[in-house]
Amino acid sequence: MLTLHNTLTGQKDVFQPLDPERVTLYVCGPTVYNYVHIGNARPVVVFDVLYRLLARLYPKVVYARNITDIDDKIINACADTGESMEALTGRFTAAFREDMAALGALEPSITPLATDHIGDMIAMIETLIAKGHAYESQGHVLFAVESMPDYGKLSGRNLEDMLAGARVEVADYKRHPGDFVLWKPSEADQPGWDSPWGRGRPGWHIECSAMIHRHLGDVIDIHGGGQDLIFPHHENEIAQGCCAHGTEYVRYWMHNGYINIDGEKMSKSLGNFRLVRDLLQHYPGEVLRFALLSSHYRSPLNFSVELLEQARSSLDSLYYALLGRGRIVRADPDYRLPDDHPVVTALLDDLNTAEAISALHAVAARLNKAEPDDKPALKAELLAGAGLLGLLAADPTGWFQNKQGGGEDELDSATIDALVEERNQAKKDRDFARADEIRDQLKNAGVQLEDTREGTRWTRG
RNA sequence: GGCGCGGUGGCAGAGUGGUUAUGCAGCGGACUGCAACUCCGUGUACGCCGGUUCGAUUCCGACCCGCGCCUCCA
Repeated sequence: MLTLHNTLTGQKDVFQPLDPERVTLYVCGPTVYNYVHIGNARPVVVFDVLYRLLARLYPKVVYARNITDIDDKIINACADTGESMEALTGRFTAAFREDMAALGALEPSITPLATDHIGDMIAMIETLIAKGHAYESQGHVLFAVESMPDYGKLSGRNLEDMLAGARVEVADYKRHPGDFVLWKPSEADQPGWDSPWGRGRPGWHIECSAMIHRHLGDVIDIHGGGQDLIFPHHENEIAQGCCAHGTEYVRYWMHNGYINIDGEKMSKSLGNFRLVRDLLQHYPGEVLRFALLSSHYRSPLNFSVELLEQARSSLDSLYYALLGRGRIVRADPDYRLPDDHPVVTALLDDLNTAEAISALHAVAARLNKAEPDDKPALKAELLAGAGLLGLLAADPTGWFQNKQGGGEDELDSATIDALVEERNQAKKDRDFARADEIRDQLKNAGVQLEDTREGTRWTRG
């Protein structure tokens, strides 16, 4: 039984898909005007775990994650670089794909682009106007929040409260200060599309609703994203989706917590962000992924060097278990992770990844001290459990030998092998002084040696 | 002002009305030529004050502290 925390109800609800034969999941993707930071990566990794779990539970899961490739921030970025919008968004879309692949995230079933769905958005806006939920004003089309009685139900606020805390100027073309833009006019030098309301471009929220309608249906099971999207983005999506199609739009809303730097929220506007691309220069993607999964997805996560080093150490110990000591152990190919396995039950409880990782360590400990005959099944168990989390996919030997961030002066593998060979000869000759000298030399270069029954093994880092 | 979240051992981070979280780091031991890895053992904990209870870190209330959202933001 899968339970998920639903922002709409404020509690953990039992997940029951509308159609068990086709579960639908939509996650808000990036606006591609820059490289993504680690905060953008958190929902990608978290919902990747959810996707893997759902795929285990249901025969078909349709997972869509959009690319926002039309937005005023993009227009501004183009003005800065002099690139065309297509060139700029294409460049950062490709970078996003690379970065997320490095984090071990599976490709979603569908990756829709906003600019491919302008027609769908226009159609949806026309529907909203026809139903009296939207109106045209000075070239803009706005959603009339007062036309929706329960507007504010996701973020738990009402229109009066929002007016009390209003801190922005109210545009004079709005009937109500809370009305939001569905379509806005473009200047001649701005990108735009022809519409019944003149040449213009879509507002921020309409793309997700239109793409959900196009690809997933009038009602979807799960919609995810960062907590900062609850209001206004998701609140407004609900307004559009519910009012246009007369449905509940989304049945389970899930929101991940922020990533903090020094206890403060990381965001593009504060300028304290860490780009995934930069972090990958110093840490394997799996270390970043592990760090992101080391705490519960709804908790804030303080991002630091210490966190990453601990993630690396924990991951090392799991890979050591896979590596084994002495004889190579082959994972049992017939093993299947049981439904009541601790890793599975932890994830079924609102994606408790921290507990799932703890369960992984328990399996690793059993594997380490198992009799040889029991090792293949335990190794398969560890790999299968980790697979649900998208971890331990690398070859253990390669994991240790390719690690980044080792010694100052990197040695190539052939040199290391030659030194290891020389040391083994010295050991045979009982020349331990020379043997230790070589070991220290390698250690200073970031290479750790390990003598096993099968010979000497070396690892970087 | 409105709404919401959190304070757990050196660090990270789960969880529970009474019994080991887990990992990293530390300490002792086994293994090893010495190490590393692994194994065995071990210490340190639940913000503050009340209440409920045989018993609360876990439930309830107040308080202190930190954080987030209130139309840029994952």
